[in-house]
Amino acid sequence: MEEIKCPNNENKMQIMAVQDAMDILNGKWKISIIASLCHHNKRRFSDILSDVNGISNKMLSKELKDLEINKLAKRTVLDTHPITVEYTLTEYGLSLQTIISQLANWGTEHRKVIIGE
Amino acid sequence: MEEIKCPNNENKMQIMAVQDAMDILNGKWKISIIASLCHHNKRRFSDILSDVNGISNKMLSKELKDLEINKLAKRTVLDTHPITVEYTLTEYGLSLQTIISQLANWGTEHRKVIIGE
DNA sequence: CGGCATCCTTCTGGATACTG
DNA sequence: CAGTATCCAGAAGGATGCCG
Repeated sequence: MEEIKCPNNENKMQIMAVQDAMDILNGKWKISIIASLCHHNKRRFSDILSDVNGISNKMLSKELKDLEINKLAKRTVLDTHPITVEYTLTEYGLSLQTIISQLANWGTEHRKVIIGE
Repeated sequence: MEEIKCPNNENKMQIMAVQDAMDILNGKWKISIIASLCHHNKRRFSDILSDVNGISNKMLSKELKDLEINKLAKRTVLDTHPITVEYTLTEYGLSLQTIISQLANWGTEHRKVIIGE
Protein backbone atom coordinates (compact mmCIF):
# COMPACT_ATOMS: atom_id res chain seq x y z
CA MET A 1 0.00 0.00 0.00
CA GLU A 2 2.02 2.89 -1.26
CA GLU A 3 -0.55 5.49 -2.11
CA ILE A 4 -4.20 5.72 -1.37
CA LYS A 5 -4.67 9.16 -2.80
CA CYS A 6 -5.54 10.10 -6.34
CA PRO A 7 -2.63 9.16 -8.60
CA ASN A 8 -2.92 12.41 -10.55
CA ASN A 9 -1.66 14.20 -7.51
CA GLU A 10 1.51 12.17 -7.65
CA ASN A 11 2.29 13.56 -11.06
CA LYS A 12 1.50 17.06 -9.97
CA MET A 13 3.80 16.64 -7.01
CA GLN A 14 6.61 15.61 -9.29
CA ILE A 15 6.06 18.60 -11.51
CA MET A 16 5.96 20.91 -8.53
CA ALA A 17 9.15 19.35 -7.23
CA VAL A 18 10.83 20.11 -10.52
CA GLN A 19 9.61 23.67 -10.26
CA ASP A 20 10.94 23.94 -6.74
CA ALA A 21 14.33 22.87 -7.98
CA MET A 22 14.28 25.29 -10.87
CA ASP A 23 13.24 28.16 -8.64
CA ILE A 24 16.56 27.80 -6.89
CA LEU A 25 18.49 27.35 -10.10
CA ASN A 26 16.77 30.18 -11.96
CA GLY A 27 18.44 32.80 -14.07
CA LYS A 28 20.73 32.47 -16.98
CA TRP A 29 23.90 31.67 -15.10
CA LYS A 30 23.36 29.78 -11.87
CA ILE A 31 23.87 26.30 -13.22
CA SER A 32 27.01 27.29 -15.07
CA ILE A 33 28.44 28.82 -11.92
CA ILE A 34 27.70 25.67 -9.98
CA ALA A 35 29.32 23.69 -12.74
CA SER A 36 32.41 25.84 -12.40
CA LEU A 37 32.50 25.24 -8.66
CA CYS A 38 32.00 21.51 -9.21
CA HIS A 39 35.22 21.23 -11.16
CA HIS A 40 37.36 23.29 -8.83
CA ASN A 41 36.42 22.79 -5.24
CA LYS A 42 37.82 26.24 -4.46
CA ARG A 43 37.44 29.01 -6.95
CA ARG A 44 37.95 32.74 -6.83
CA PHE A 45 35.62 35.41 -8.11
CA SER A 46 37.75 36.33 -11.08
CA ASP A 47 38.31 32.68 -11.92
CA ILE A 48 34.60 32.00 -12.14
CA LEU A 49 34.28 35.16 -14.18
CA SER A 50 36.57 33.66 -16.79
CA ASP A 51 35.06 30.18 -16.48
CA VAL A 52 31.56 31.27 -17.32
CA ASN A 53 31.53 32.66 -20.80
CA GLY A 54 29.82 36.00 -21.16
CA ILE A 55 28.80 36.69 -17.59
CA SER A 56 29.30 40.19 -16.20
CA ASN A 57 30.73 40.89 -12.78
CA LYS A 58 27.45 42.34 -11.70
CA MET A 59 25.57 39.18 -12.57
CA LEU A 60 28.20 36.93 -11.08
CA SER A 61 28.08 38.88 -7.87
CA LYS A 62 24.32 38.68 -7.71
CA GLU A 63 24.08 35.02 -8.59
CA LEU A 64 26.75 34.05 -6.09
CA LYS A 65 24.81 35.90 -3.43
CA ASP A 66 21.71 33.93 -4.33
CA LEU A 67 23.61 30.68 -4.13
CA GLU A 68 24.96 31.68 -0.75
CA ILE A 69 21.49 32.56 0.54
CA ASN A 70 20.23 29.18 -0.60
CA LYS A 71 23.15 27.47 1.13
CA LEU A 72 24.49 26.04 -2.07
CA ALA A 73 27.76 27.94 -2.00
CA LYS A 74 30.04 29.31 0.68
CA ARG A 75 32.01 32.53 0.51
CA THR A 76 35.35 32.93 2.25
CA VAL A 77 37.32 36.14 2.33
CA LEU A 78 41.05 35.61 2.43
CA ASP A 79 43.28 38.04 4.24
CA THR A 80 45.57 38.92 1.36
CA HIS A 81 46.65 42.08 -0.42
CA PRO A 82 44.64 42.85 -2.31
CA ILE A 83 41.70 40.94 -0.96
CA THR A 84 40.78 37.62 -2.53
CA VAL A 85 37.59 35.66 -2.09
CA GLU A 86 37.13 31.95 -2.38
CA TYR A 87 33.89 30.25 -3.26
CA THR A 88 33.13 26.62 -2.66
CA LEU A 89 30.08 24.44 -2.94
CA THR A 90 28.54 23.37 0.31
CA GLU A 91 27.67 19.74 0.85
CA TYR A 92 24.18 20.70 -0.15
CA GLY A 93 25.43 22.30 -3.34
CA LEU A 94 27.45 19.19 -4.05
CA SER A 95 24.25 17.19 -4.08
CA LEU A 96 23.62 18.78 -7.45
CA GLN A 97 26.79 17.32 -8.90
CA THR A 98 25.11 14.38 -10.58
CA ILE A 99 22.50 16.54 -12.21
CA ILE A 100 25.09 19.00 -13.44
CA SER A 101 27.25 16.34 -14.99
CA GLN A 102 24.26 14.78 -16.70
CA LEU A 103 23.27 18.17 -18.03
CA ALA A 104 26.80 18.54 -19.34
CA ASN A 105 26.56 15.19 -21.07
CA TRP A 106 23.23 16.05 -22.57
CA GLY A 107 24.53 19.42 -23.68
CA THR A 108 27.50 17.80 -25.34
CA GLU A 109 25.27 15.41 -27.24
CA HIS A 110 22.96 18.23 -28.14
CA ARG A 111 25.80 20.24 -29.58
CA LYS A 112 26.63 17.32 -31.83
CA VAL A 113 23.03 17.25 -33.00
CA ILE A 114 23.09 20.95 -33.80
CA ILE A 115 26.37 20.76 -35.66
CA GLY A 116 25.18 17.69 -37.52
CA GLU A 117 22.30 19.59 -39.03
CA MET B 1 47.62 9.62 -18.74
CA GLU B 2 44.03 10.59 -19.11
CA GLU B 3 44.33 14.00 -20.68
CA ILE B 4 47.03 15.35 -22.85
CA LYS B 5 45.36 18.60 -23.69
CA CYS B 6 45.25 21.61 -21.46
CA PRO B 7 43.03 20.52 -18.60
CA ASN B 8 41.49 23.97 -18.22
CA ASN B 9 39.83 23.62 -21.57
CA GLU B 10 38.18 20.40 -20.48
CA ASN B 11 36.48 22.19 -17.64
CA LYS B 12 35.43 25.04 -19.84
CA MET B 13 33.96 22.60 -22.30
CA GLN B 14 31.90 21.05 -19.54
CA ILE B 15 30.61 24.43 -18.45
CA MET B 16 29.79 25.38 -22.00
CA ALA B 17 27.97 22.08 -22.45
CA VAL B 18 25.87 22.86 -19.40
CA GLN B 19 25.09 26.25 -20.87
CA ASP B 20 24.14 24.67 -24.17
CA ALA B 21 21.68 22.48 -22.35
CA MET B 22 20.22 25.33 -20.37
CA ASP B 23 19.83 27.47 -23.47
CA ILE B 24 17.34 24.92 -24.71
CA LEU B 25 15.65 24.58 -21.36
CA ASN B 26 15.46 28.29 -20.65
CA GLY B 27 12.48 30.17 -19.35
CA LYS B 28 10.44 29.64 -16.29
CA TRP B 29 8.30 26.77 -17.53
CA LYS B 30 10.06 24.56 -20.03
CA ILE B 31 11.30 21.95 -17.63
CA SER B 32 7.94 21.68 -15.93
CA ILE B 33 6.24 21.17 -19.26
CA ILE B 34 8.68 18.45 -20.18
CA ALA B 35 8.05 16.89 -16.80
CA SER B 36 4.36 16.91 -17.54
CA LEU B 37 4.94 15.22 -20.88
CA CYS B 38 7.22 12.69 -19.23
CA HIS B 39 4.45 11.42 -17.00
CA HIS B 40 1.80 11.21 -19.69
CA ASN B 41 3.19 10.19 -23.02
CA LYS B 42 0.29 11.95 -24.71
CA ARG B 43 -1.04 15.14 -23.28
CA ARG B 44 -3.38 17.81 -24.51
CA PHE B 45 -2.91 21.54 -24.33
CA SER B 46 -5.47 22.09 -21.63
CA ASP B 47 -4.14 19.15 -19.65
CA ILE B 48 -0.67 20.61 -19.54
CA LEU B 49 -2.22 23.92 -18.62
CA SER B 50 -3.65 22.34 -15.50
CA ASP B 51 -0.55 20.25 -14.81
CA VAL B 52 1.79 23.18 -14.66
CA ASN B 53 0.77 25.37 -11.81
CA GLY B 54 0.46 29.04 -12.65
CA ILE B 55 1.30 29.00 -16.33
CA SER B 56 -0.82 31.10 -18.71
CA ASN B 57 -2.06 29.86 -22.05
CA LYS B 58 0.10 32.41 -23.78
CA MET B 59 3.25 31.15 -22.12
CA LEU B 60 2.33 27.51 -22.62
CA SER B 61 1.74 28.14 -26.27
CA LYS B 62 5.06 29.88 -26.67
CA GLU B 63 7.06 27.36 -24.71
CA LEU B 64 5.54 24.44 -26.57
CA LYS B 65 6.47 26.11 -29.80
CA ASP B 66 10.05 26.41 -28.58
CA LEU B 67 10.12 22.76 -27.62
CA GLU B 68 8.81 21.82 -31.02
CA ILE B 69 11.42 23.92 -32.79
CA ASN B 70 14.12 22.22 -30.77
CA LYS B 71 12.69 18.80 -31.63
CA LEU B 72 11.97 17.94 -28.04
CA ALA B 73 8.21 17.77 -28.44
CA LYS B 74 5.84 16.85 -31.20
CA ARG B 75 2.47 18.44 -31.90
CA THR B 76 -0.39 16.47 -33.39
CA VAL B 77 -3.72 17.98 -34.34
CA LEU B 78 -6.60 15.58 -33.95
CA ASP B 79 -9.56 15.80 -36.27
CA THR B 80 -12.24 16.19 -33.63
CA HIS B 81 -14.97 18.71 -32.86
CA PRO B 82 -13.88 20.94 -31.46
CA ILE B 83 -10.27 20.53 -32.40
CA THR B 84 -7.89 18.89 -29.93
CA VAL B 85 -4.13 18.85 -29.98
CA GLU B 86 -1.85 16.22 -28.55
CA TYR B 87 1.69 16.84 -27.45
CA THR B 88 4.26 14.14 -26.95
CA LEU B 89 7.95 14.08 -26.24
CA THR B 90 10.13 13.01 -29.11
CA GLU B 91 12.77 10.39 -28.56
CA TYR B 92 15.16 13.25 -28.23
CA GLY B 93 12.98 14.86 -25.60
CA LEU B 94 12.77 11.57 -23.78
CA SER B 95 16.53 11.63 -23.40
CA LEU B 96 15.95 14.27 -20.76
CA GLN B 97 13.86 11.92 -18.66
CA THR B 98 16.63 10.96 -16.29
CA ILE B 99 17.60 14.54 -15.66
CA ILE B 100 14.02 15.55 -15.05
CA SER B 101 13.41 12.81 -12.55
CA GLN B 102 16.61 13.63 -10.71
CA LEU B 103 15.60 17.27 -10.61
CA ALA B 104 12.28 16.17 -9.16
CA ASN B 105 14.05 14.16 -6.50
CA TRP B 106 16.31 17.01 -5.65
CA GLY B 107 13.38 19.40 -5.53
CA THR B 108 11.51 17.10 -3.19
CA GLU B 109 14.50 16.92 -0.86
CA HIS B 110 14.93 20.63 -1.09
CA ARG B 111 11.33 21.23 -0.09
CA LYS B 112 11.95 19.18 3.02
CA VAL B 113 14.95 21.34 3.81
CA ILE B 114 12.92 24.51 3.44
CA ILE B 115 10.06 23.25 5.55
CA GLY B 116 12.48 21.99 8.15
CA GLU B 117 13.87 25.45 8.74
C1' DC C 1 40.71 42.00 -6.46
C1' DG C 2 36.04 41.80 -5.62
C1' DG C 3 32.62 43.94 -5.75
C1' DC C 4 28.56 47.97 -5.67
C1' DA C 5 25.90 51.91 -7.98
C1' DT C 6 23.79 53.73 -11.85
C1' DC C 7 21.72 53.90 -16.20
C1' DC C 8 19.37 51.92 -19.73
C1' DT C 9 17.53 48.36 -22.92
C1' DT C 10 15.59 44.09 -23.68
C1' DC C 11 13.06 40.22 -22.32
C1' DT C 12 9.57 37.92 -19.49
C1' DG C 13 5.44 37.01 -18.59
C1' DG C 14 0.66 38.25 -16.49
C1' DA C 15 -4.25 39.92 -17.65
C1' DT C 16 -7.66 40.25 -20.69
C1' DA C 17 -10.11 39.80 -24.78
C1' DC C 18 -10.84 37.65 -29.15
C1' DT C 19 -10.97 33.85 -33.00
C1' DG C 20 -11.70 29.46 -35.89
C1' DC D 1 -10.52 23.51 -27.47
C1' DA D 2 -6.41 25.58 -28.66
C1' DG D 3 -4.68 28.98 -29.42
C1' DT D 4 -3.59 34.59 -31.02
C1' DA D 5 -3.42 39.58 -30.17
C1' DT D 6 -2.62 43.41 -27.47
C1' DC D 7 -1.21 45.93 -23.66
C1' DC D 8 1.74 46.69 -20.07
C1' DA D 9 4.58 46.19 -15.60
C1' DG D 10 8.39 44.51 -13.80
C1' DA D 11 12.53 41.68 -13.93
C1' DA D 12 16.79 40.46 -16.14
C1' DG D 13 20.78 41.74 -17.49
C1' DG D 14 24.56 44.50 -20.25
C1' DA D 15 27.88 48.70 -20.05
C1' DT D 16 30.33 51.64 -17.57
C1' DG D 17 32.38 53.77 -13.75
C1' DC D 18 33.65 53.99 -8.91
C1' DC D 19 35.43 52.25 -4.36
C1' DG D 20 38.06 49.99 -0.36
